[in-house]
Formats: sequence, C-alpha cells, structure tokens
Amino acid sequence: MTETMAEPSLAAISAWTRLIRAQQQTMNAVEGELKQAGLPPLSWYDALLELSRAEGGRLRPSDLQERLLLAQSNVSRLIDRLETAGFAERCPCPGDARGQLVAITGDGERLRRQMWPVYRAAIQRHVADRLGAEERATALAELLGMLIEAKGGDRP
Amino acid sequence: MTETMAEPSLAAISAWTRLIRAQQQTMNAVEGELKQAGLPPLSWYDALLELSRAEGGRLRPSDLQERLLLAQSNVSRLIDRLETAGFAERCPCPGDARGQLVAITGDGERLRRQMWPVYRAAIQRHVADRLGAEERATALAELLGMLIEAKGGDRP
DNA sequence: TAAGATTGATGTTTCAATCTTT
DNA sequence: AAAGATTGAAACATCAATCTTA
Repeated sequence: MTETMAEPSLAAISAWTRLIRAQQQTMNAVEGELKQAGLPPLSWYDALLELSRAEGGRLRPSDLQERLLLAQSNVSRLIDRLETAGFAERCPCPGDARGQLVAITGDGERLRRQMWPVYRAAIQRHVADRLGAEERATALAELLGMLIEAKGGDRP
Repeated sequence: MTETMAEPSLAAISAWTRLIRAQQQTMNAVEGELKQAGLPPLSWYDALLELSRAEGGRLRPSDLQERLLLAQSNVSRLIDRLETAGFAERCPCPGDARGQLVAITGDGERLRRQMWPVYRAAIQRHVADRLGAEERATALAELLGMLIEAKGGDRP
C-alpha cells in the first residue's frame, strides 16, 4: 500500500510565498521607521512589552523565551544588550537559585512608551492603510490565526 | 491646523502580530524540515530557482538582488557560498566588464530538484493542511497581496 | 561622477558545550 | 540526571567604504 501525500495547491503555494514576502516587506518598513526615528529594533520593544506586562515588571528568561519564541541563547543575549543599555536588569531569583529574574527599568519603560507611537503609526501605514476596510484586517487575522500554534495574545 | 493620524484598529494590530508570528512559525518549521533532510536553507533554493528560471540559467547579481529582495552585499555573499559549494559559478559578463554573470551548475540544478519535494511537502503540512479548504488559501493569498509592493510572481 | 559589485568591520544568530543548582 | 541559564565559536547579516569600468 503506497502512502500518498497531497500536493499543495497553487493557492496554497501562493499563500506561502506571499506570507514570506509580506512579512519581509512590512517588517523592513516598520524597522526602517524605528531606525529613522533613532529608536532601537522591534525585538527590544517586544521584550520590554513582555516585561512591562508581567507581574512586577519581571520575568524569568525562560518565560521571556516562551513569549518571544526565541532560542534560549538568543534571549540571553537580548537581555545582555538591554541590560548594557540600561533598559533592563538581572536580579537573583528568590526560591530558585539556578534562575534569574529580568526586570524592566524606569528607562526601559520610558523607552517602550516612546517607541509605541512610532510603531503604531508604522502599523497604520504599512498594514491598516493597505488593507483598507477593517473587515479585511479581521479576515486576514482570522486566516493567519489558522497557521499559528496556539500561543499568547495579539498585543503588539 | 493639526495633523491627525488614524490609529490602527485592534483588527489591524492583530493582523500585524499574527503576520509576524505566522511567518516565524511556518518558516521555522519549513527550514527545520529541510535541515532534517540534510538539505541547505531556503535562501539557497530561492537563489537556485531564480537562476534556473532565468534565460540560460544565468543572472547578474543585481537582478538576483531584485528578485530576492536582499541587500547587495548579502547577495554577493550568498553567491560566494553557492559557488564554494559548487552549485553556482561566476563568469565575466560580455558587454559590460563591470558586471558578473552567475550561472547555476548541473549540481545546482540537481540540488534544486532534490529540495523541491521536501519543500513542497512542508508547504502542504504547514500551510495547506492548516488552512483546510482551498478557498481559504485563495482568500489569504489575496489579502496578503494587498500588503506587498507589486513585485515578481508567486512561485516558491 | 555613477553603476555594478565586492570587502572589512561590526553586530547578531545559531549550535553545541558548559556551568550551576535542583 | 535534568532544569535554568550562559558562553565560545562559527555562520550570517548589515553598514559603510572601496574598487573597477561606463
């Protein structure tokens, strides 16, 4: 008995290639606007937001890792950079001496708030405006949701 | 007169975050399957495909750059790697001695053909299967198209 | 001077190995 | 041994400077 494997339709292939390209282009555009405003990259914002939302403004690296979908070593080095820049700091973790706690600093929170308007405007320009009617954004979000392994929320 | 800038709706923000996440997850999954099959990364496939489709199997680096949406230096180094691995080669460009021509080799074409079934199966598994009905793939491709600055086709 | 392309320096990501505590 | 986290080395990306020919 031969195993047969369905082939992706042209529509599926088109969805795939456009997913890659749309992400590439919008990401480049948004990162470009941040840079042009003299602000750090989106990955910093993402990390700062997760810390900011967390209880007490602190998370363990492994929790940050889950939320950001980054490799462990990657998170470790992102924290390094944030810490060097003064936007986060590591503290010992009470109750589990293996672990660390990463806390957002006052400067970190200020930076996050400063980045958001620029980020928001970029989303408006490169996503919302292009899609036009809001129903299309809703439909797109719905379809993209089907590609995602259930995880976390939707806040930018 | 104050300039007002529309804010992105929740739907638009959700579309944005899911675009990033869906790309990240499907890309990781697809790259993972290639690696697991002992094959090189998708960027190699992309370049080999463009060369393969081109007249005479050859393109100038700047044309490759346009099609792949990569930075110039990035393309230059991708060609380096392909050339080192024997899948492409540089030759002088007749008629414009500043330029180069990059040609896919026999091994390069064989590699491309070997990668496609693995790549195709990954698209099926991580995109087509998840979307289910083909109309959804069509709808997704349509919406993503609105985010893309008109460029090139849809072949993977 | 501008176009086509490469290179050096620097920063980031990735992989495997390591270190510490449970 | 396994969990939490970091580190060294190598691959890759990015930015500005460079080189060559048009």
